[in-house]
Amino acid sequence: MNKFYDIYLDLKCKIEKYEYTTGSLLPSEKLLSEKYGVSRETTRKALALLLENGYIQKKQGKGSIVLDIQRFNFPVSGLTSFKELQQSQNIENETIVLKNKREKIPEFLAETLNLPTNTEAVSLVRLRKISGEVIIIDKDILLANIVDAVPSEAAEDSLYDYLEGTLGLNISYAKKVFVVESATPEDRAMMHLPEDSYVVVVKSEVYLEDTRLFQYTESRHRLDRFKFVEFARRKNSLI
Amino acid sequence: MNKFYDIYLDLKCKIEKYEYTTGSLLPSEKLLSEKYGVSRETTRKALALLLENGYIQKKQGKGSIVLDIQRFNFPVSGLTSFKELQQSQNIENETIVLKNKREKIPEFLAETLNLPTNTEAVSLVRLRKISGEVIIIDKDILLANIVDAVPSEAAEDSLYDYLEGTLGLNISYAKKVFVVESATPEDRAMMHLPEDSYVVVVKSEVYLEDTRLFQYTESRHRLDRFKFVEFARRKNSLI
DNA sequence: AAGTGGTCTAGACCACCTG
DNA sequence: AGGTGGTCTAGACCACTTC
Repeated sequence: MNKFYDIYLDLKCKIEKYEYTTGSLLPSEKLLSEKYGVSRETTRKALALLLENGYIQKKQGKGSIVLDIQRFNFPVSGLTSFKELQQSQNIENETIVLKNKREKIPEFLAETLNLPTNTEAVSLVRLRKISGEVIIIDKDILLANIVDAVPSEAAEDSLYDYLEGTLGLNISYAKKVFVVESATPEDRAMMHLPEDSYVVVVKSEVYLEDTRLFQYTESRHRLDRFKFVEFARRKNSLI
Repeated sequence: MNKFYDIYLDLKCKIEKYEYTTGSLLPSEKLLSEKYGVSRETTRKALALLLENGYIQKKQGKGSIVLDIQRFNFPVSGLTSFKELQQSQNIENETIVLKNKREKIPEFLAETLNLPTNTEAVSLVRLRKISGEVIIIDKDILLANIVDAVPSEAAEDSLYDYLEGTLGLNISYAKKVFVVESATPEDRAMMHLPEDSYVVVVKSEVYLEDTRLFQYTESRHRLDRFKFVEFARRKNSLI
């Protein structure tokens, strides 16, 4: 659809296939523009995407250096779902839906998100298994004014495919907080944890394109299986 | 220096001061361009920064919606240092340098980073105190071919100020991995942890603008004081 | 239909790096 | 000096939203 995006995909693909070798320079912006038959600004938009996603490093006066993909190949950043995450790693996994019902939002949520206490929502609890073991408990609360109900197949398969594909929601951004908390009796039972154990909890508030909050999620992870990888660029300290 | 950056700062400032109220629309790109006396593309670069940092949400055909800053005010993402982090939160803190000496890099590092086993580096160990309690142990390994030595004042104050300011290094990007590990005897002693306890470990490989690896860091955090906040945008699923 | 943001262009000038 | 990326422009056309 977009020229710059197609160029991005083409270059990304070639870098992944090592057609452009690690440490070498991409062709100059001028050359790329001629090759793809676009203006330089369009080429630059494609390069900006490569930069942002850790494929290249640009240097003024020199060029665009190709980075080692191996080293940054699984950024779990962004708003990646469990489904996408597992697919990208080819691991056998299973989801068990423990709860899927409509009810009022819990009080702590009404407070932290400044919502009326009688707000209705779809409340989901799902166990995430990898190789037969429960590693994550996902607790989702989807505001009912946006999501009326979730078919159980969607909850088992991919919630986001349903929300974005079937319902046509434009999920746009989120605030995530990572903390470590004491395991609840439920955590201990479901993940077979001993007394006095802890879980990593990733709490997310998820917003739509029109800035409406529509989902609150707690992803409760077994400590020993938790891993979060991020590619980060140094922000200008003035920002 | 850059027009688009100045415009970004101006708009950011006004949003933070609620001169543009939450939920309202910014002036159109056309209007902003006229107001600042720049082309529309320049205005759009400023807006792209606001978007990326969670200040606005754009909608085609509609405009740029101002988001609630309160809700996203402390993104600890990017490559933020302990110093910057504490300053931004006005917390009394102290750094104790336990070790600052030149030596060969440890073997596990030589393996994972594919470096010769006799690579020389400056090895730092620092305790980070907040309100008198040790909350973080920072272990830094700075490759000696880039950083010859670190003055102890720099280690106590801000390592990054020294590296970027005094040495003029251009720190550019990093790969970070968050995991939870069993506390070592050293962790337990320094942070007064019981037997069988855990710490959150943030492992970073930090690279310069010319793509040279120059630093490996392990930031070992007390579980109960660890918190990581992130503003994340949904990546196009095609990426 | 009018206004908004999204994409793209062709060209300009500047800052930086390398011979 | 010549090539590279960084910034900026003035204008064009398109897609989407709202009236």
